[in-house]
Amino acid sequence: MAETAAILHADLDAFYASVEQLLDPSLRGKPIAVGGGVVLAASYEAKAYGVRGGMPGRKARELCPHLEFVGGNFKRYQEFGDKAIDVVRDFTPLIERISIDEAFADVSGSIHLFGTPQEMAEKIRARVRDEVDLPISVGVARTKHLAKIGSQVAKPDGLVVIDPATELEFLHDLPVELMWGVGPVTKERLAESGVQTIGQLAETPGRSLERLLGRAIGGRLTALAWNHDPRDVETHHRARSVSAQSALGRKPATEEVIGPALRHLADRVASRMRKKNRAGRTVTARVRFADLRAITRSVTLPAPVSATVILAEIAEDLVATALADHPDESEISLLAIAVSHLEEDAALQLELPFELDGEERRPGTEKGAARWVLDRSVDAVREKFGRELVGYGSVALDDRRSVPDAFRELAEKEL
DNA sequence: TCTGGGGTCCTAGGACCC
DNA sequence: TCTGGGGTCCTAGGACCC
Repeated sequence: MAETAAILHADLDAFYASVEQLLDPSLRGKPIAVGGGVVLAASYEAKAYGVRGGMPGRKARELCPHLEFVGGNFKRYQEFGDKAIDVVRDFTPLIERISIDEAFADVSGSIHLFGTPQEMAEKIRARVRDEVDLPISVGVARTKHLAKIGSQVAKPDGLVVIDPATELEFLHDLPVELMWGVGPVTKERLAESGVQTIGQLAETPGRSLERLLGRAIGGRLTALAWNHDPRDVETHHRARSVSAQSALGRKPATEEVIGPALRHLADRVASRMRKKNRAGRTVTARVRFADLRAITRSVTLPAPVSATVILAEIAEDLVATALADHPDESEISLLAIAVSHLEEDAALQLELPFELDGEERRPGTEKGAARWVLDRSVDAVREKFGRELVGYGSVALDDRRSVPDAFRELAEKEL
């Protein structure tokens, strides 16, 4: 019998909300939302009212007047997510963790040990239910893309196994927005061409799809619509960028607002890089204005950086450039710093001086080296005594919009 | 009545090189 | 006799994902 790949996609249901209902039995069966200003997760009881993740809290309350906002057990989310994924790991080491609550597994090589993919999926669901006490949905198919669609269709708390013999029949009846890579904009563009199902997309000539959506996306969607998904389960890949952002509400675009916020963001990004001995050559700053339009300014340096103060200074220059290009904007609502072009060895940054905006900076000089050494010693003290003890001025990001660091860490990817 | 935070990938235009 | 062609890198913006 021919070897057919068996990919499994496991996805915890309404994850943060389910953990809250697990921790507090009085919340079970009730519409709840994790978050505040914005809904991070909604229980199925809340989803029945139309409440969705990413929705403003105010709107969620309008849709569901009895909605209860809870949350804050961020450490527990990480713990339960890990426990559930570890159950999957018992069936194969070939695991690709997508996020805190979701993973792909290639179980092709585990069949002789644990039975058919369907039996493995059933065991996984039962064990997560028994041992972690959380609902998890699983999709099983020949490719990652189809397995993921399977788990979406299976929700809540279900299992969908897609037989390779009938996979296109299954796929082609489904709406295009279930495909990976089709969001609101692409969905709308397709709808304008009369394409609503994956089957209709499959029958659309590749050429017109590429004209409509661009070369890469058009080509990829055609392939996925025929279930040609070349992607393997990747057990570990390195991050290509590191970033941090902070929503500010509505603040005047002044040095008193911008300076401290950028130093705080630079500290988050740079200390994460140093922890993993990485540094990056491209620094990007993002400014969002009061009306939510956002712009970015970036610079690529001749040598990588990971020193907090240097990163902060570069970001301040970039934000100044961005604001100078928009002199009519007097209020900002978000600042962000990203570093990309990541390289392996942070010590590299000591080697070269470089210029920015005609003004020379010298990370390679004694001053640059001193900053790097200072950062390293701050890192070491924090390692020992905790992050709060040594701060680059712990910034008053006291806004209700600002989110606890413990939550931020849930979203961080391995560098 | 304006929505958090951390990521990936793609596109288009321009600079620069051969 | 107004102009070829390919490649790489950088910048800015945008769509999308969890």
